[in-house]
Amino acid sequence: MDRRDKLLGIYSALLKAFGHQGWWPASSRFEVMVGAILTQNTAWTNVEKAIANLRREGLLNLKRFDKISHRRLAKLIRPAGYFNVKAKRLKSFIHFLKESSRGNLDRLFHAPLDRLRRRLLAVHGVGPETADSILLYAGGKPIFVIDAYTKRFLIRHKLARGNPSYDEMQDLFMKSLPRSVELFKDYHAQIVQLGKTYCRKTPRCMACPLRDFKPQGSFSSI
DNA sequence: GTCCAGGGCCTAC
DNA sequence: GTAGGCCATGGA
Repeated sequence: MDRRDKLLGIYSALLKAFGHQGWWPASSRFEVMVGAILTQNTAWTNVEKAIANLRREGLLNLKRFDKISHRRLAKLIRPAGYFNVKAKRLKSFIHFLKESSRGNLDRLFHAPLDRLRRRLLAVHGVGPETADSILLYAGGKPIFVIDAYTKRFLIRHKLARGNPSYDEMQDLFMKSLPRSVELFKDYHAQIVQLGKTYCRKTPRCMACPLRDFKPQGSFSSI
């Protein structure tokens, strides 16, 4: 079984077990981008509380978000943790949106993928995972998101070993899978669901939808 | 009380 | 280029 078949087989098994995940859970592209920064190293349940605060205050749009003070923003996003760090990062991101496209998201995402990714990575507080989450889930760009769940998944299923870099892991998916935005979106969401449900505390659980994919087969080097 | 969550920045070496 | 410290809340 080559890597493409194994990855597609795993996706098929996850989809059957969990159903479509419908990611990203947000009502606008702006909310996706705010959520992508708020969820850095943070449980999504805590991000939801912060998003709810911002929504209640009518701040989930660029114009109103831009006017809020650091102090008030930090207070509203407090449940998401690292609130001082994230308030600063959100402000930097809003500044980027204004400077790059005057807040016009259609114009922002009209840019070529590689160029836009480089510009996002230049924003303070936007690293590879956050940039790719924004590109895929807000921009509808075909790029695969790598996170801590994905890294554990790849190592556990012998698709990677050692300490693979972000780019290596991303290449592994993108060079093997069809270039489909919907597949990339749902595959990442399925991996997170798998990690939350089975693979963190009970890696050998016989109810795991991937039990038939475990250690069998040869190692696929990156 | 301890551990961890849908990271990224900064500094030291 | 990479290892380690730092940022912080809330649920298990």
